[in-house]
Amino acid sequence: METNREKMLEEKIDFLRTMCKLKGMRVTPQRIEIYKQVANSCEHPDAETVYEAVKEKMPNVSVDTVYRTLASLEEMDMIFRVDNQLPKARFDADKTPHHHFLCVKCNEVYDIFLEPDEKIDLPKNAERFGEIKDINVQVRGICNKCLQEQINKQN
Amino acid sequence: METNREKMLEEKIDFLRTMCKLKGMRVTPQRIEIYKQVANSCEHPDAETVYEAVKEKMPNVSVDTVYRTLASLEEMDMIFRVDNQLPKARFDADKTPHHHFLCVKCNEVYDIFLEPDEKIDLPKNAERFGEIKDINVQVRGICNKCLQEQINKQN
DNA sequence: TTCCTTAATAAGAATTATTATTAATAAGTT
DNA sequence: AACTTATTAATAATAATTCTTATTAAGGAA
Repeated sequence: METNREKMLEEKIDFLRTMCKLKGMRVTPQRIEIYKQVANSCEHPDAETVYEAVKEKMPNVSVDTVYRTLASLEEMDMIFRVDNQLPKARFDADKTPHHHFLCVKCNEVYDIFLEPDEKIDLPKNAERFGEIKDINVQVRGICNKCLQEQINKQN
Repeated sequence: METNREKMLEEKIDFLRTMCKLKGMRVTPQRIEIYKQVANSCEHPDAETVYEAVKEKMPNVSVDTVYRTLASLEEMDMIFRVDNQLPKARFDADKTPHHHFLCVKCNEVYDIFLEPDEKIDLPKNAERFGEIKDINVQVRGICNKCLQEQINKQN
């Protein structure tokens, strides 16, 4: 079981290898492992979370390597940062277009995928400001989990 | 001249006074000055910028006061943080609904105001995740200023 | 007005998140 | 197998923010 997911992950890593070669970057086990952690998580992990996870497999990986590698993966468009209002950067390897629900209570980030027919249109004035790379809708609110906790507290 | 803008600022500060009283918070000169700086700027200043500006008028204001006050102003919905991908929080006092163009080169934040008739609709699935407070469209790209600089460099 | 309570402040230390420095290591090429 | 140099680990440094504590001053009560 989970073979499908594992296969997809392997494909992604193959793509990373290709991209690295293309850009003259070396394929190091650290780079692969760090990418794996982001690609295999749905939780938009921050650098420290990635570091802790990688350390399980590579006990003497350094924090710096994680930060540096996350930055290089971002530069090669393999991962990107999720906009948020916190001091911690959070990363996402899912390149399929989607948006985010940010919980203002627990800071959890949820993926919002669009329906097949759906399309969010740009603000008309957006183009005035320069060359657009991408558009991201951030929906902020209180997530169901936190709403439930609020209710529980009241009793 | 500028009387109109000054008048509007005074109105905003009156509203701040009212809100403070309502919430049992004291109206201190620091709080007013810090709010003034954010409310009177179009540049989505970060905490340090606010600190430097306030220091002009109140030379021994502390950094901590600025951070603490910005947080309390945010909590009372007088200002809010602009989502971004940088370690620095940036603040905005403009409560009229608008979106942001973030330059990936210079990190400048531009306001995108909607046309009178325009309306950005929520992703259909957004409501599944919880109670929505607000929606913000982040358009990322390279701003005109940076595009121009790129062109200049090529010559 | 003066006194009193306590929220808010200044100063500076402490934390947290991230980045830089440097010597050693190891990809990938020759 | 040797070589070049990007990448790494270790650790120091920096940047952004938050905490601690003693002091001050808002705003209500006397």
